[in-house]
Amino acid sequence: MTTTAVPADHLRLRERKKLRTRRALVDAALELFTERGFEATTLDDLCAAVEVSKRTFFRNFAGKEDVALTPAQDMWAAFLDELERREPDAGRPVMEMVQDCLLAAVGRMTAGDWARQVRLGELLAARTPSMGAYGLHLCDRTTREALAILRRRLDLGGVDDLRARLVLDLLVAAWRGALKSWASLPGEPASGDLTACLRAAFAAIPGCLTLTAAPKA
Amino acid sequence: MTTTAVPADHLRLRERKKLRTRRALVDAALELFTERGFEATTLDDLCAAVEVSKRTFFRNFAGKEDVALTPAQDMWAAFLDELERREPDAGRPVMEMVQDCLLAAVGRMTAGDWARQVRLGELLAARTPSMGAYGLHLCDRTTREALAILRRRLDLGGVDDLRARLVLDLLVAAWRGALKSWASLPGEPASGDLTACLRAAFAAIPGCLTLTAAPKA
DNA sequence: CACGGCCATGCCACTCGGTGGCATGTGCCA
DNA sequence: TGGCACATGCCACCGAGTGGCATGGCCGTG
Repeated sequence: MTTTAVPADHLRLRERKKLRTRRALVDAALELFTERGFEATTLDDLCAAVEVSKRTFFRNFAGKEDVALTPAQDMWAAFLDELERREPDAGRPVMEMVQDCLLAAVGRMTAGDWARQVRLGELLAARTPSMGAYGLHLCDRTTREALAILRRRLDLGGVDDLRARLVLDLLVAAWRGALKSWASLPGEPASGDLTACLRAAFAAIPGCLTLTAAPKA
Repeated sequence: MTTTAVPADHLRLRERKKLRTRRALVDAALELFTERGFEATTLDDLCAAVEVSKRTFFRNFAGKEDVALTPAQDMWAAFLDELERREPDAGRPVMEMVQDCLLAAVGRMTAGDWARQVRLGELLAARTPSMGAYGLHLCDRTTREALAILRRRLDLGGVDDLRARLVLDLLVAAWRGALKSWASLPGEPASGDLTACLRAAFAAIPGCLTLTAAPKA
C-alpha cells in the first residue's frame, strides 16, 4: 500500500476517486486556510468548496489540523520507509545514518507542489497554536515509530538507555529549525533549498554540546 | 491540597478566592480525569464537582488539557525564572547552565502534592493524544521564551545560528525522557527521584552524537 | 460609615468541531 | 446480470469554547 506520496496509476477506479477527493481536500484546505485564516475557515466552508459531505472529510482525515499537515506527514512516512530499508553500518554513528534517511526522504518528495504545500502548512502552523501543537504531536509519533524500527534492526542498549531517543529528538529539532528557516526564505523556495537548510542544521549539531557564550553588556 | 508554586498569603481576599477555585479546579480535574478518563469527563462534570460555572473555568484555563498540565507549567515558569536570575559564566557550556536551571526549578517545587499531580498529568498525557499534543506545545513555547532570555542575556550568534535552539531542544528531550521514566516507577515516586532521573538523562546526552550500533541477527 | 466603582462570577444563547446511525448509489466480482 | 462491499450523503446529536449581560461581593475614597 503506497501511502499518498505517489500518483499510483495502477489503482482501481474506486481508490483513484477516493484519492482524488483526498487531494482536492488538501489543496482546498491549504488555499482557504492561507487566504482566510485557519480558525476563520469553517469545515462546512471547506466541504462546500470541494462538494463533499463533512462525514467523508472525517473518513479521510483526523481533523482540521490533520489535513493541512498531510504533505509533512507524507515526508515522515518516506523517512520511516528509508529507515526500514537502509543497510546499517556498524561503524557509523546512528546520528549520521538517520540524517541520511531524512535527506533521502526529502529527496523523494518529487510531487510538483509538495514544496509549496509543506511550506504553506509550516507557515500556518507557526501562527496557529492548535496546528503547531498537532505538528509537534506528529513529530513525536514519528520519533516513537522510528525508535521502534531502530530497536528492531539495531542492537541498541536496554530500554532505559536514552541515547537513541535523544538522537531522534535532535534530528527532529534540526528538522524543525531547518524548516523554519526555509519557510521564511523570500520568494517560493524549492525543495533543493530545503535540503541546503537541512545540511546547515545538521552541521550545527556537534557544536551544541560545547557552546559557550559571554554575558552581554 | 495546594497546587501552585507559592502560597502567597499576602494577597487580597479577592485574589485568594480566585486562587482557591483555581486550585480546586486543578485538583478535581486530575482526580476525575484519572478516574473516569480524560474524554469521558465532561467540562460540565468538572464544573459541577467544583460548583463553578463553565464560564469561570475558561477565565482560569485555556482549555481542558490546560488545567491538567498546570503543575508542569508551574515548573517551567520556575525554570524561566532561574534562567533570568542565574549569574552567567562565560567559560561554561550553555548546556550545563540550562541543566542547572532545570534541576533548580524542580528543586523549587516544594508544594506538598506537586510530584503526585505532575505525575498524574504525565500519565494522562501519555495516553491521551490531545493532552500529549498540548504538553508538547507547552514545551515548545517554553523553549522559545527561554531562547529569548538567553539571547537577551548572552552574546549568542546571529538568529541564523541554530546551536542555542538545539541546546534547549536537547534539554527538553532529556526532560521528557526523565519524566517518562520517573512516572513509570512503581509506587509513588517523590520529586527527589525525579531529580535522579533527570541527572541520568543529562548523563546520556554527550553519548548521543557518537552512538553506534551493530545490526541485529 | 456610606457610597460608588470594579471585578469575578453566573446564566444564557450560540457557533462549530467531531461522531454515530442509517439509507443510498456506485464500483467490483462471480 | 445480480448480489456484495464500500464510499458517500444526510441527519441528529454531544461537547468544547465564546460573547453578552446582569448580579453580587470586594475595595478604596469621601
